[in-house]
Amino acid sequence: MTSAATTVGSSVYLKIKSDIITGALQPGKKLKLDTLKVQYSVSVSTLREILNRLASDGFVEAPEQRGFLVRTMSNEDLIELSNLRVLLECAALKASLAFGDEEWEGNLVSAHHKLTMIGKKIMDGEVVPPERLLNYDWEFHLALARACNSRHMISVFQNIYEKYIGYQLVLRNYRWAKALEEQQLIFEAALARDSEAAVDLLKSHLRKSLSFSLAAN
Amino acid sequence: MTSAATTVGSSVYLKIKSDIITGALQPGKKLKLDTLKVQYSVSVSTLREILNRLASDGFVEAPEQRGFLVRTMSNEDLIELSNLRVLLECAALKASLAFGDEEWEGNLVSAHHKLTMIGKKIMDGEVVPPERLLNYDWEFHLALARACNSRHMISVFQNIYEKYIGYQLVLRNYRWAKALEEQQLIFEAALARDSEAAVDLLKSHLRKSLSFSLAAN
DNA sequence: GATCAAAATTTAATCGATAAATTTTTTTGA
DNA sequence: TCAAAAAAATTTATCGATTAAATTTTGATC
Repeated sequence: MTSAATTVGSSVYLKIKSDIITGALQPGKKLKLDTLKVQYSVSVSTLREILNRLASDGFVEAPEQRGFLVRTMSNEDLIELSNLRVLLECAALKASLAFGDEEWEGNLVSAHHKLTMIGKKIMDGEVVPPERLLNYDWEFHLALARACNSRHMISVFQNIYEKYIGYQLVLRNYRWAKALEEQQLIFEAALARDSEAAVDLLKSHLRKSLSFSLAAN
Repeated sequence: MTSAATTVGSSVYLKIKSDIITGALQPGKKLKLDTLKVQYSVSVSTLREILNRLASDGFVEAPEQRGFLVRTMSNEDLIELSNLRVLLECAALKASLAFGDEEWEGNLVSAHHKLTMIGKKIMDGEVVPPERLLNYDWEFHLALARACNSRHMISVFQNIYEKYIGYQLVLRNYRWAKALEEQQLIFEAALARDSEAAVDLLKSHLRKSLSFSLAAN
């Protein structure tokens, strides 16, 4: 989900964005320039560039003349984001199944393997940071969508996914065991190129994930 | 499409964004800070905040360590954006037809009326700036989608729409007469709450619009 | 005349300072 | 005691300057 960055600006951008997604910076929290400046060792100007980017991304709210704050998320937001995920991911998956080549399948198998591995580790009682699990979750869902042949689609999808997942990380309550079972089924249907089944399974997976989050609240 | 702004930053943001969409700032053009600073009467810092926002919005490219340039658009991009419009707008329209109340219908009738009016003016040979026509086009499409009950959906849709329409403005070649006829049919089906017909007509409208733009290139 | 390296120039990234606005506190008058 | 107004303090928005990186030009060498 993250990548190397060469400038101060983009590395701190990734850090703050990650801190928002993981909940280290809590929803609604005022992002005072003087405080953050010290916290992230960066000047106000650079900080403001970063916060403006995050505002455009939808991770930060920026009411005119009164600075920045971490965006809050209602249940309504979560439902909307989930619906968008269903719409985008199902369309992308369908396209992937139609266009995907060996390269795509290879990447999907790899992503699925890593997800399964970390699932086993958790099952065995090993302590794994939730960010790691969710990162593999992201890689798996991206792998499914990847061959849709649309950069714009992937880009919108990633933004929606990140917002959605942030909410879950804040809740600190993810139904990983059930989720992994469902993802296993999606994986199998995808490899079998059974488009209808794969899409239905994905849809159901996303809907259950939403219900769980809403109930856990 | 635009709204009042109180700070220097957000008014210049709207101006530059509009200049990109209308093609006043041409695709691929290098956005040199010293030049723009003078052109828009604003300091480098504020300018950089603006360009960072536009980069996140996808209107500007920002390769690390080498400034900013107006994003270029290939036919491939146009196809992708059109496909996303179909996906998002059709889903939103369907939801609107299910949920929309009198308020929604009133707004839709108003938007349709304005679109028809300006169409007649053009038909009568009156000279109308293309931005005006396209602004009414936007209001009409927004009016269709508006009652989908999803701010996130509308926000994504608007971003995609703006990118798509920018391409058309650069082409300076819009098939307004045919488009208006199609929009009339969509409008009628929407008011009749004929979901299937309305969605089909919208889809066909968007596909024809794409074909035209690709052919005109 | 072409190629590479070094110097000069241009351009971008980062910084700290000032001006403008907002928020908080204090004061004043009913 | 409370509310409104004024003053102080905090915070944001904007600016110009400095530093660092990339690009272009120059000049030496083959």
